[in-house]
Amino acid sequence: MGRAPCCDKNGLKKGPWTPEEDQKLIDYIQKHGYGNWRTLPKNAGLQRCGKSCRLRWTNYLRPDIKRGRFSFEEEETIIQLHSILGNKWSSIAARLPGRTDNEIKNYWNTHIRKRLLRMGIDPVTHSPRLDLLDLSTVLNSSLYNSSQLNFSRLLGMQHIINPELLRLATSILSSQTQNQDFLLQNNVEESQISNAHVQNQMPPLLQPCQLLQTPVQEDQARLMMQSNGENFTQNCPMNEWQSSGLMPSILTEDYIPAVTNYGYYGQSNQSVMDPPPSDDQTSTFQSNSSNNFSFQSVLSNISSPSSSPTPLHSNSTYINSSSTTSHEDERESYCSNMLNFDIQDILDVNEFM
DNA sequence: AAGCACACCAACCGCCGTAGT
DNA sequence: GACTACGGCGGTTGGTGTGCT
Repeated sequence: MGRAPCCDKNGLKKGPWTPEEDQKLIDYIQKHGYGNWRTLPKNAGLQRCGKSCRLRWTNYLRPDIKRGRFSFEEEETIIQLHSILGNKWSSIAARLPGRTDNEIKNYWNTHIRKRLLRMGIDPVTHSPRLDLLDLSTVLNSSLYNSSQLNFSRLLGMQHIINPELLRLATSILSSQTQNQDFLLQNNVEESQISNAHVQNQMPPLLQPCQLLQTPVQEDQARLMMQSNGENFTQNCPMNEWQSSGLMPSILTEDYIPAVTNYGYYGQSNQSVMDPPPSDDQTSTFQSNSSNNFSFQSVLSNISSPSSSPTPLHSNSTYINSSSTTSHEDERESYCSNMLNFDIQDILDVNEFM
């Protein structure tokens, strides 16, 4: 049974806030703090409902809000967290200091989601969109509709499916299941994460890539690298990367699999729920040179090189127009180039079949 | 210059969970 | 247990800005 909207009564004001209203709200909260949103507007002399006041404060007026465009690192964090948490915007926001759930939600819907779609990645599952393949009809039942792996079914199809494609499919299947397993675990332990976040500022977060770093995943990545090396180098703007100093480590000759690993995600050799290191590594970006590799990690390296420059925004100004566009294009360029070899390979294999 | 389409984002809406009675 | 009040969350909307034709 729903309740009547709180703004319906007494002709309370709706719509955009005026600077005067903002000031009233700020002044009141600075003096009395925020607590009872129901009575706050009346006490503050505002013709608004408490809900509207709370929203205005939490999404706009709060002093610790970081405004401006999202950095590479923030975007990467959002994508990785979304792959784990789904549309739990408040949970994601809790791990991005200074960002509100509303802001992240908007950014996801207007930027990231569209880009993932353009790249052929399902923004919900974070997997390559297998619906682009004929194979999808085979996989869908086990990928999305079954709680249990159906490897045998796949293996039974070896005679009709290209073995490499089959390998790729089972790899994705494997990572899907592991993500599901994690989600179950995460539901149980979500509150622990939140508590830790409150206590430690930086939460003992999980490394989503870690979840995918199975031998199968390594095989998958290696498979892609091997079978697409030629195509890959053709599609990638090597010169751009080299000249800009942003060339991902995977493209270097002496490639050592490296995962961009935010300190607060935890170390690769930790269990997923291990507490963060006690030193300040928890708040610094760092590379992990351990022998981990995953598809998402590759994307991470591409879209957000660990040596990426300082975010282009300041705290209080919003830089758009040309700078925004070039920044955006830059990101997409790296991502889509990386995806070129991947998706194209799938399509090529499919065509071959 | 005008009209249109699209992008962006602040704000709203409706539902849910929880605490209090 | 039923009901209510409240805070919070996620989805959606509508106003504004921007770019293109």
